[in-house]
Amino acid sequence: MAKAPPVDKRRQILDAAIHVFARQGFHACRVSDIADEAGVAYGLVYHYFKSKDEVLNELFTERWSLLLAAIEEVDGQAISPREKLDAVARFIIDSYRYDPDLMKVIIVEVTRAANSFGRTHLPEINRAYESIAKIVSGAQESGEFRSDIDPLIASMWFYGAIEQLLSGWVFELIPAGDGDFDRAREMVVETICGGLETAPRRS
Amino acid sequence: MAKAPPVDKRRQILDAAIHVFARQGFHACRVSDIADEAGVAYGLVYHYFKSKDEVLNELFTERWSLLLAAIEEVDGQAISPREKLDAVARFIIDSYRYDPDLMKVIIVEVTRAANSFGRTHLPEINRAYESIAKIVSGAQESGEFRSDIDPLIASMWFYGAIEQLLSGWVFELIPAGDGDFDRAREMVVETICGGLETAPRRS
Amino acid sequence: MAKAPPVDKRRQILDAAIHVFARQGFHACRVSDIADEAGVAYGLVYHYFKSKDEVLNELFTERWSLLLAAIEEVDGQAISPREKLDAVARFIIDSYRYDPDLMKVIIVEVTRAANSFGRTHLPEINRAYESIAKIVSGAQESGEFRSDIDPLIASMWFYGAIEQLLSGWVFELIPAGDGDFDRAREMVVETICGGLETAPRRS
Amino acid sequence: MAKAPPVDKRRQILDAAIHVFARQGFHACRVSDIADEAGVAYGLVYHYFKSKDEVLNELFTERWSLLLAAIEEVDGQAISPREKLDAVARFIIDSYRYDPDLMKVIIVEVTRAANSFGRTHLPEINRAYESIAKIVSGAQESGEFRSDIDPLIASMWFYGAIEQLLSGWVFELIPAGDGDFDRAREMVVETICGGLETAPRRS
DNA sequence: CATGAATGAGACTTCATTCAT
DNA sequence: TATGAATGAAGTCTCATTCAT
Repeated sequence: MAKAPPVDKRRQILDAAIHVFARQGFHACRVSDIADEAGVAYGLVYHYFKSKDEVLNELFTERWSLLLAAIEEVDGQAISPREKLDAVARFIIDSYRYDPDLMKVIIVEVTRAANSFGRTHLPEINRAYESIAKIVSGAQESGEFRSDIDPLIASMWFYGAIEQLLSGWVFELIPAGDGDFDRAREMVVETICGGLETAPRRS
Repeated sequence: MAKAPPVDKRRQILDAAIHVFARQGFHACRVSDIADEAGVAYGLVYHYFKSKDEVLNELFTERWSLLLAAIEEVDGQAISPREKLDAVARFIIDSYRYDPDLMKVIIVEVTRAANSFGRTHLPEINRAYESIAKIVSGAQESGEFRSDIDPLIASMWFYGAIEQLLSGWVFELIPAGDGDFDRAREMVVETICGGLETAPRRS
Repeated sequence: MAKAPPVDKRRQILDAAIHVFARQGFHACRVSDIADEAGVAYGLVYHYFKSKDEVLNELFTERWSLLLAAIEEVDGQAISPREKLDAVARFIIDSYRYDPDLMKVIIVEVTRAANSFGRTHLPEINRAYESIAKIVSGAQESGEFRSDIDPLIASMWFYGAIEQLLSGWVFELIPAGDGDFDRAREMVVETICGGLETAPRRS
Repeated sequence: MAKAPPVDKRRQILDAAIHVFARQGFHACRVSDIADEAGVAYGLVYHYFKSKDEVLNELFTERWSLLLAAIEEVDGQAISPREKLDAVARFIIDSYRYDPDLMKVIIVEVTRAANSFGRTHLPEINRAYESIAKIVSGAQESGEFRSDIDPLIASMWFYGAIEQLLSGWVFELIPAGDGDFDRAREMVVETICGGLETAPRRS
């Protein structure tokens, strides 16, 4: 007899949580909503996670560490600062395209939830700012970016601009058609780098 | 005997709410915390406001309408787009300098709380984006800003960059000394406008 | 119009708790059982008490402090050791006659619940032992009681014997008719003092 | 290869339960705590026992039947009542010396837990009282003990006094050094018998 | 206006027990 | 035998809101 298909209930719960958190918000949803969505018993959530909070923490950490790794990997490549920032923007935007609900949860419930999870994960969030700032300061040292702008603040604008884009898509304030993602990325990179680069780009 | 000085209890409650919301967050605080801070019985909160939500709504609306008015007033002035945006940034940043707790509450609990109050006040928030976008599209029509960038998106970046600054100050990620506010404002205007303006500014 | 009769809801809840704890036991009853018995809303229990535990603590402390005061008062009187112990026994047994449920709760749920509330209230429980021990050691110094028995241990036996009586009544292992209480008291005092006194009392 | 030494998992679980119950209390511990202490999966507890309750029942019955047998065996011997009671006290106290945790569990969780297991095992507990009472009434019939004290009540005091001693040791209210056990036994027998015997003991 | 006692729905969490492997 | 994933009933506690005074 064939073995029963292996189902990772833990994964099932995490995936269900993504959708429930995205739909109802972390505070407004009940643990039973997650269990129902996952098709498992109430208590199983607590078998795998210590609390409702931990489910969200796990979701955030899982994804955010990928982002951190991606930024650092990009910074290691031998490409121009503008290309680096473009790659970072692409990674974030692609994350959203690939799993909009997850990114919505991360942004809405963690990154922008400054009084709750945002505070908890401030160090990790900060690390992303700093990694991007490292790209900027590298570019300043090489003379490609102007030096009179604080790299950390520039980094926060850059990330903030992308987050703003994602928020716009999430709440359907701006169009999210097929070409819109690439166009938006080009725009944000163009505008921010345009403001940061030393030499005029347009004749 | 002289009458006791008239105290506006309603105002007292609103002011207390600002500090309590800023300190503990809207969800984490209780109505009685607000009343305690205001030095009144918590039943009185319900005399002046229909619900806890309404207290925050009032706080937001009160302040946000000032912002909307300010942006529109600025746009009516006969100054350059860059000066307009600078004035808008100045107004927001000054609001923070004048009452950091109130701005913290508005940003953290409303503007960025996309699943709760942010959704409720989306129209008003959106109106600010649109008013700023109007400045941008005006500049595009007059040829001062490049036309290949969507005004609404540019507006969201601009506002988002300022919000990011405020967040940075709120969470002490970036310095908030005396000169920092002005310098930051100049930087954000310089950078964003630098990316938006048509002609190279630096020889 | 006549004023509504003043009802002390806090007292009502405590009294209800006595009966519910006595009937079902502390662990086996729910807070809602107490509220139902008291005829008040669920939440009112938490208006007056921080937790279910605190209800029992209050019940215990309230009564136990009376016991402590009584023992100390008795020790101050100018009567024989035997009369002192008799008075202590009488106080405890009368407490049971006056409110058997309360004494049942105190004994079953606190005094003998060594792994939970007993441990919490160990200091107070101990203080009763020590106060009784003081009577014993006083009698030893005056030569009325033999000196080769540790006063604290003697005190624990004395109290233990009475507690055993109460347990017997609570669980209907021994008869609890009208004269039984006095007879039992006489017996316990007679037996314990008989074992403690120096001179043979019977010719 | 030699076979692994046969381990009686059932025994292992029982022994683990003794320590866990003693340390945390029956209610405060989880089945998994027992399993962890025993080094087995907690499903196995349910292989050997119908429920958590049954583990404690087993522990109690196992030991209590030894006590019952011992009392009855003692009563059959041709020795004085005082010697009989001394032997009973010795058996109980030795049980404590041999396995303090087990006796702690039996006393705290069963014998004194009047609203839970105490009620369940009331018949067996009672039987011990009655067996001791038989020693007392025998002594009354032979004229060695005074007849004006109810044998059952005397028995309860006797047992209660010893239980009180054990409680004192368990909670470190009284010293538990090497000689303390024997001295305490002598004291309790001396005192109780002193109170029960007909003839004055000291000239 | 002002108070705070009173209400009660609803959330999270625990954990004994079952059961498929 | 042995495992531990899976179940779900049940309980405590919170707190926004109402209301009598």
